[in-house]
Amino acid sequence: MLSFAEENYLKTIYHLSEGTSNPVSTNAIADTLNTRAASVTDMIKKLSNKGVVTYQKYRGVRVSEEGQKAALQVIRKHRLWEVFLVQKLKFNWDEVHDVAEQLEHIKSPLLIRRLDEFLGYPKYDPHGDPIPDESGEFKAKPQVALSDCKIGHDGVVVAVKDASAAFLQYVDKIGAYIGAKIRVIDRLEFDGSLEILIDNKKTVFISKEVSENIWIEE
Amino acid sequence: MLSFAEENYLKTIYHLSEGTSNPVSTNAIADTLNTRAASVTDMIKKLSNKGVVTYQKYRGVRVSEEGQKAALQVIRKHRLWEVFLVQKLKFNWDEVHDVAEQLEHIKSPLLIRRLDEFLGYPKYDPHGDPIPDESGEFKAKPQVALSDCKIGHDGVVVAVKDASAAFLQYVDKIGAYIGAKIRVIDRLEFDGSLEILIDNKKTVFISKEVSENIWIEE
DNA sequence: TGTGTTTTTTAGGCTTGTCTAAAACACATG
DNA sequence: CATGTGTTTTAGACAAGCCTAAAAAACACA
Ligand SMILES: [Mn+2]
Ligand SMILES: [Mn+2]
Ligand SMILES: [Mn+2]
Ligand SMILES: [Mn+2]
Repeated sequence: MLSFAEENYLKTIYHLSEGTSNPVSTNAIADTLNTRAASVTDMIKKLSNKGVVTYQKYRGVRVSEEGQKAALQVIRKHRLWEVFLVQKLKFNWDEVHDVAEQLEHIKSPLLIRRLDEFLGYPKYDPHGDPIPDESGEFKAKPQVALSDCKIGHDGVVVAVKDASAAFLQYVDKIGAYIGAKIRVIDRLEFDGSLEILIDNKKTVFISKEVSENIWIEE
Repeated sequence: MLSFAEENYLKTIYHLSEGTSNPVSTNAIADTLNTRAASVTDMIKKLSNKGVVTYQKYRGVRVSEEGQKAALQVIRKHRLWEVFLVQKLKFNWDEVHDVAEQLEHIKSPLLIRRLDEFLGYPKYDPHGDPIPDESGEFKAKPQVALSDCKIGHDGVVVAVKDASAAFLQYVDKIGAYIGAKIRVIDRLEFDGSLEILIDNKKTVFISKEVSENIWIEE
């Protein structure tokens, strides 16, 4: 059984591993969790002893098969609770993440199975991220970041990749909700910022950073 | 802000104070929480420093005004989650307590307000216990334990006072649900056990201990 | 009121999860 | 390939929450 802290570290390592085959660095974990490198090293040793990560001194850390399973169950819980909060309790999508960070650690297999059923077995959370099933399977929608789109390319928003309230409120404000249609009008080579057309209605300028966090269908 | 452990101690002290004006003893707390007296003394000092209990060495502990407020909010959360689990997620009443013990520590005023709304502002939890409102107000149904009823007395079950799965399953089995009509047929002076008639249908013999935990309207 | 028993507190220790400071290591660069 | 810089680990410390064993206080009752 993993503690809250262990689950948080494992989930972070899993997320930092996504999309690369490289091991995750101590500093990257410390930055994400707002802890110090020394604390991370301590925790990595514990996780390694429990068999959920593999680790070579100075060489970074990887999630093991078993660790991946555990991480995906925490992610499953996080995202199911987010769906619950938005769909049943009328939370805005920028209000759910911090509460889900707490709820994801509740230990009760029955609870999460019944919650899933109650919600109608949702496949995606309010931010477009896929929800793993009980055995850890999930399928992300094919997607590409606006920052990687050519000028003229268009598509429908399927996911946003930053969970901060500030970012989500901004996305709300410009109207780039999930389901909104976006066309890339122009890119400023100077700073990578974009001019985009939203729902064929209004034109907005967004920074490179914002464009890296809004993803449209591929 | 109280930690999980602090909330659990405070809630326990509050419950042990109910119905008496005496201070709560160190041993009583240790027994309830399955910890040792020494651990209780340590924690009482912390709670006392935070102002949620008043404490005199060797004289026991009392919940302060502020502590009572905090305890009632934890109890409110516990009972609202129990209602959610039974009404929305189809848990049996004997399955909810342990999960609610975890959920009661989630910190989010918005969550609990919305949950209350979602559930239709319930006044009682699945075991008949009253749910405090946001300001800590609640009203228990006038009630009396079967063990305190005279022979011939009857009434409707309004609460059960033991949260253990074993007890609740037994209550299920004999059919003494909340709402069931009970008549006290006879009492065996030897061991205080009772013969009761349930819903005018069947007669059951229950131990004194059971009769102390089933309460009917007064 | 003295004495034995029970309750409570103190003393000291352990684990988890965190920190700072210092040492060890890896790696880019010249 | 030596060296300097940044990264990672180690060493040592601390708070929270628990424990056991021993001391102190309260209580019961002869
Ligand atoms: Mn989230
Ligand atoms: Mn999400
Ligand atoms: Mn309960
Ligand atoms: Mn209850």
